[in-house]
Amino acid sequence: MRILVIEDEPGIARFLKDGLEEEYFAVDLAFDGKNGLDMALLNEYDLLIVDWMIPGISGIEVCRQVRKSGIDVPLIFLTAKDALDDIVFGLDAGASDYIRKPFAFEELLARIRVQLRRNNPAGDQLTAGRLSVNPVTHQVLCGTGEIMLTPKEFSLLEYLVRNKEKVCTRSRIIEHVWDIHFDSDTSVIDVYINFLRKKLDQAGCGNIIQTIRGVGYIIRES
Amino acid sequence: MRILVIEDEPGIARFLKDGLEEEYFAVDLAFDGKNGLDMALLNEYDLLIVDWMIPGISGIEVCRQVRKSGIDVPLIFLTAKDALDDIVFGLDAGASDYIRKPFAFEELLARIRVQLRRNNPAGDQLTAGRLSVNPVTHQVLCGTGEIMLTPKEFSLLEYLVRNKEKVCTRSRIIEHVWDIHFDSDTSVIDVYINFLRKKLDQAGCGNIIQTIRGVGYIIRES
DNA sequence: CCTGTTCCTTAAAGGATGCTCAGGCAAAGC
DNA sequence: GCTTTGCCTGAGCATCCTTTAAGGAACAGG
Repeated sequence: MRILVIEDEPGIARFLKDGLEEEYFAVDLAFDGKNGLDMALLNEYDLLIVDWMIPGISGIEVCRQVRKSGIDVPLIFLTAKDALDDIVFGLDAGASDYIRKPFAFEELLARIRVQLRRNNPAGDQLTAGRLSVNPVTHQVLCGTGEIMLTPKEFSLLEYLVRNKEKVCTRSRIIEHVWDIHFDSDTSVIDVYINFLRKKLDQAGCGNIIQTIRGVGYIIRES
Repeated sequence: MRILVIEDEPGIARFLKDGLEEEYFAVDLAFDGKNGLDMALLNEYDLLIVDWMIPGISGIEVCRQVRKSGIDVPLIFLTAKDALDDIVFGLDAGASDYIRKPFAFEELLARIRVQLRRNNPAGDQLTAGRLSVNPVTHQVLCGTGEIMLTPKEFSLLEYLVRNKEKVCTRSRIIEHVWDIHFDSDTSVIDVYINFLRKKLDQAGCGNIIQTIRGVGYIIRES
């Protein structure tokens, strides 16, 4: 899962990046509105976190531009305490949620999870067939048996399960899981798909990941 | 276990901090409502102790704001003798318990323990497999054999056992056990995990603490 | 049937992370 | 003051994770 944080205070930016990466998110930082907007339009994020008070283009303007471009990504904005007007304007401008500074990191995480499961009514627990993936505890179950995965393996599986029934192209996978934005001729994806298939097979969840030749991969329920 | 004390009288604040630290809690102090609220929202505490009469934002307001932010931390408030109204309003505002000044330190401790075991129906005794940890007497048993731990070792084990079956990230451990809030590249955690594992091994409780590479540690029942 | 492309599989190098040990420092107890 | 005890740091080492590279298999088009 890939998140863009637009925040000018280096301390908070760092804090967010470190904390989120510990939760296995791929995090990009932008330090002003112009850069942030460019990045949000150019790349495909799963979530935006935008500070309302940033130099250059304001947070609210970033939000409007993003929506105007038809991008329906969840957007959480950070606002100063008691800035009631901000909140109203913000939600009006198309933000999905807001959080007041200072905030508890746990609360932010909770709100992020709410947004990310917008298209996934089952709650935090992601499932696909017998497979069950928990992004909070980073546990993966096949039926009742636990499957041990490394961080990268987990990120990849999580992304595929979150987008189950949809084709995940190679370039999207490399962007969302590896946070690589330029074209590269690496074969990491193949290798990790192979790792995953092996471990899933061994646990009795074989043949869940299907190859779409020339495009990418897909996980289907059945 | 990490506690925030919001108390403006330096004498009482000092008294609380020293006494609680003697009991192996990690204690932060705030001397007015505004600071206290910020700290409570920004960090993740296991318990709040709030004086009702503090400069700036009142204790009751702190309580309300904390609850409004969706933080479900136990909150004990300190009130003057016979302030019956305070008590009613306080519990209404979301406080978990109260204690009248002046109070016996032992009583406060007892109430703290009640709150901390809220999510732990078995009472004070924390367990994980053959392991049993008593936060009151600071005794650790493996089966029937006692394990001698230093204060830091104990705090770490207590935190892990309290959160058994959950992944404890490095940053949460360093916050709750060491009370360090900024990122640091120390390896204290590794060292103390090592100490614990050695002692637990020797007592016959080996392999209880599992490493989650890149994230932290976890204690599991089995 | 041949050929080029795409994907799978494996092995091995390099890097990152965690473990272990020795030692210094500070506080507490004698 | 001296010893003991507990706390923390830093470096070397071991282990695991990640990535690259290369050969072979499967596939699609001519």
